Amino acid sequence: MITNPETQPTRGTQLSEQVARQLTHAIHTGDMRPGERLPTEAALGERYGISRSVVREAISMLRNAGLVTSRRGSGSFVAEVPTVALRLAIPDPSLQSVIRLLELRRALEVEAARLAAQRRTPSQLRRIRNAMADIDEAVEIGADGVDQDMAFHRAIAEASNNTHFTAIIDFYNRFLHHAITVTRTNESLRETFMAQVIEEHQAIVDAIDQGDEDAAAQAAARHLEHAEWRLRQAPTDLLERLEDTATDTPV
Amino acid sequence: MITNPETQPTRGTQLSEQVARQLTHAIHTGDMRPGERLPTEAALGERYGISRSVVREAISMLRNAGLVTSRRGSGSFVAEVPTVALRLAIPDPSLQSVIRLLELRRALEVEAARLAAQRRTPSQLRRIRNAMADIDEAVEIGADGVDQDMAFHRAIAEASNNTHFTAIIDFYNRFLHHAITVTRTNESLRETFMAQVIEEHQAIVDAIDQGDEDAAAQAAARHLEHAEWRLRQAPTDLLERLEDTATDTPV
DNA sequence: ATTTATAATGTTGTCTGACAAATCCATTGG
DNA sequence: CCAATGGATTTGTCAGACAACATTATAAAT
Repeated sequence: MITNPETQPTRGTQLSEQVARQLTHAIHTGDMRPGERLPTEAALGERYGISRSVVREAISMLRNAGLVTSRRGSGSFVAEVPTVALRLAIPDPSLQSVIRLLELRRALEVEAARLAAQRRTPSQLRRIRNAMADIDEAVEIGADGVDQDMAFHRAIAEASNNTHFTAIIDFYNRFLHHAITVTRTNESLRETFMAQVIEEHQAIVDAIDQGDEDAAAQAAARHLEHAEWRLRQAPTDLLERLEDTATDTPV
Repeated sequence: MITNPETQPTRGTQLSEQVARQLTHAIHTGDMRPGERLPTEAALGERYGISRSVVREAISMLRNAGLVTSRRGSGSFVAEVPTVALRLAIPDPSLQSVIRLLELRRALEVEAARLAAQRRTPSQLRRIRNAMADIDEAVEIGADGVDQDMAFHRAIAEASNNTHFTAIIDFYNRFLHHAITVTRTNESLRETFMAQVIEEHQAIVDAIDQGDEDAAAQAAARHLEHAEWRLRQAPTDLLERLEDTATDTPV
């Protein structure tokens, strides 16, 4: 029932999608500021010449994308920290997929280590050191130390002082947890592996400590190259078990 | 109007959200398999004892989460490749934020160039070359060539044959568009800048062509370092215009 | 009998109108 | 000045209808 050609949404297949795009654009460009209230559903319907159903569907998309929040009786508001949803395929747990994730991890963590060497604050450096000590502690009492390992790498990402790195690394860590566990629970190779890992970690931390960005990046790159090698060394039966425990990861 | 206590959705504030959770669970547990058709909206409304509006809103959530796709006249289907949504904060358009994005870009594109040098297929290499030619063409007719530039970098990411890279690069490209445009529309520096850019691009492509992964990574790193430098060289009035559109909301 | 056109049916997208539930606001009363 | 209360506003849900498109069954033609 498009009655207002002036503000008619741009062509597209789905009406609600067109409206959602327009509103999204208004938020992205700062035309509507965080915390600000959106026009009422009725008003938006009037403006675009569409029914309230379509407006609701459009707002539902924005809500789902984390751009707005709605409060019954009050209205819909631009989120205080607007987010966009980056839709990514769920990695299947095959060895191939895990290696693709390691490639991404290498890209991010090498650069994160470089930035950390440049910018880490004293307290961030302290936290990195503590995380490294936690790994040793966990290994000594017989645990696999995977959680501590991930916390260590996260501490480095935090020291990069660039939230993009931490956000993406957090996201992918969920899918890597199991893979790392596999390489650690390999009894025969465990001791030599752990010794390698600890030494590689130490090299990264030293470089960050000294503010040597190239050395930090190089140490991180070496660590992740070796991580891939260690994963490939894991016996085939363990890798198959990797396939069995498919993602029970929630959205 | 919950009439069927047997299948009553679990407790929660929003009816549609409860239904969405149930359906999501059914998909995750493999109760509904990829490609399978969901029950019709009317049937779902019947099953849960809710109106079609609520069912539609619930399905809208799943659609937005990438779990299902809907075809008018046909039905809604479980997506072939289920996705998860990574929600990231929207970068504000300040110079500082743009530089943070460039840092992320550097991390990804350096590694993407390395992988592309290892794995690019002949057709992928051809596409990269075409994209590079498109930039020249656009510049010659007086356009800024920003879109073509981004397409060029995307072609390289594709040649890495790792979908994680393309997905993330696509995501942040949206926010870099304006910043790149600023550095390009600077009349006084434009010619020298474009000459630099073209030369840097050529170096990347040559390395990828020859399969020299280290050279490709190095060329990409240099390109992005220079990109940051060029951005900083942009006259202050242009940069301020970049800052002006920023949210000055205190958070 | 096979293929092609046509009709019937089913499904999602959109419109309209109504009411419930929660919130907001202004007036009133102390 | 403050609190309570009532009305107005706004989102959430319900209900029914039609439009647009897809699928399937039926009929027609060669």
